[in-house]
Amino acid sequence: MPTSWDCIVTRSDRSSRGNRLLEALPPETLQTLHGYFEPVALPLGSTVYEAGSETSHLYFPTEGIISMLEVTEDGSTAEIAVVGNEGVVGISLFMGGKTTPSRAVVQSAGRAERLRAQILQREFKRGGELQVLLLRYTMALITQMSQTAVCYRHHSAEQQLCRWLLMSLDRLPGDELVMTQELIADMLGVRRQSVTEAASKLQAHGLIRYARGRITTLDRPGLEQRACECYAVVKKEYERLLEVTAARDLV
Amino acid sequence: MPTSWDCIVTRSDRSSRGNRLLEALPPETLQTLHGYFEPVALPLGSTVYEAGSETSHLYFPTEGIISMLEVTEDGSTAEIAVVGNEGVVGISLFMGGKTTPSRAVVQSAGRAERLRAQILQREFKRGGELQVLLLRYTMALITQMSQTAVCYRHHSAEQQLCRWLLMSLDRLPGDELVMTQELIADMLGVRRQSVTEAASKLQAHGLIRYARGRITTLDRPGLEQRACECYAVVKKEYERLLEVTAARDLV
DNA sequence: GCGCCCGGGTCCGAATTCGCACGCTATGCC
DNA sequence: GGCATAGCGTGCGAATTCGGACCCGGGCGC
Repeated sequence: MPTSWDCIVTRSDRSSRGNRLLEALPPETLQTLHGYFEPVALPLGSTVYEAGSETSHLYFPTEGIISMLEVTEDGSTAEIAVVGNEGVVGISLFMGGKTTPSRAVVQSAGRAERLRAQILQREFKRGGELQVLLLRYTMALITQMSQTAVCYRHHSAEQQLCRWLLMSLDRLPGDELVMTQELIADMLGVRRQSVTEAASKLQAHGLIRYARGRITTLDRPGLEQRACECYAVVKKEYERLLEVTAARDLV
Repeated sequence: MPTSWDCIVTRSDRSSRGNRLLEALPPETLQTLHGYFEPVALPLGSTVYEAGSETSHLYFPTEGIISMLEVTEDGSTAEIAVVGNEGVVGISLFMGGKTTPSRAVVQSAGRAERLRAQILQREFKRGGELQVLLLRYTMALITQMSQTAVCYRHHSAEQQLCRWLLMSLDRLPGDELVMTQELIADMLGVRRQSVTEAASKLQAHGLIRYARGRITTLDRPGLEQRACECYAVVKKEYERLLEVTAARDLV
């Protein structure tokens, strides 16, 4: 049986960046889960969870981004939350209810450590640090969803694009993201042309540069200024709720 | 010490309708909380929680409706969830984080049983039925918020008004609700004129009748038909998640 | 009985977004 | 090297919503 330190070293070797939620756990807790993690790839565009389907695993991203999408009857979509290596996908597996009516899609390729629901549930029910951490994370997620809702109601497509870019950049290394305008449109629930228009304006102002599915950030502070307050509100709440733990450096 | 049955009888005497979340608890659990409940009035328009403020109590409505509102920098509002006697306000007190960035306002006058956070936390941490129930309820709330977000993105003001009316009616006795169009506009995050326009159309079609802040439902199935799917999706999910318990008769 | 004010109806132009369609171009594949 | 296609630009008209303003009518308080 390896020591918990060995465990951490092993995990660190496996991916350049770890999952901050897991890293925030006390070593003893992590130890009880050790051996049950299963590294998986998150290929771009793949579906982690289909809406309403039962799933058996939770996904702790270590790299890349997973989007939680809500789909309407007529096929329109809207992103209600994003999850990077600061979080976990599959909260219904410890919250109860087993399924969620939303879809989880890989928005930016990466990897995740996945864990069988039963394993996590067993530890969750013991009521220790893991439970506290996951519930706080869920609260942060709720904040993100709420803020997204008002944002959809009151802010312009350009403001929302800025917010979305910033949220994505926070969860990726570097200042570039690979994403076509069409996919961004699906995330924001608008037409591709609206994204094109907003993006051209940002490019004209020297905030970003893009070409054929690659977007490069040139002026981050400028983006933050053009974004609605929703970005800052959510980020601040993530820091507040997870500051002592995983999100300390979610800057 | 009264028996648990006494306890229930006492509580039933106090309000014509109880809180279904509490009623779904096993008598032993309710017994441990007995004596800590405090009946409070929910006067129309009063604020239960201010956004971002710390609070010490959870509110289990027995009558009336509480709206969770998100407020933007410029003062615009949008309702992200409603809570009636099937739920509880103040989930951050057991989820962790203490405060929420949303505001809770009494949308329809009524009453609630309130409980000090510490009392509930103590029982919550024991990990029994109470915890399971509250977490499932939180999942249902998340569904409502997610669906509200897409609804804001993709559905018309009229569809949203129908959805809102139906959700309110589900949480009230009778077929009438006291609410000015201006307040409905605040809830839906639209202008008063948009509500007026949609409401006149509904009235012209004989679905509702209204005058000076009183709205009467004349044709409920008609409203359901005109509403977007969001109403049904959320309701179904509430039933699924809470069916064995409180929401059995949330019809 | 009088006047105030709340709740609601209506008209206006402007802005935004929508849906659709067509055109351009660089990348990648054969 | 040629060609298909993904990614983006652009130009419509239509629909919706916005913001502001003004009006009316009925209930309430004085």
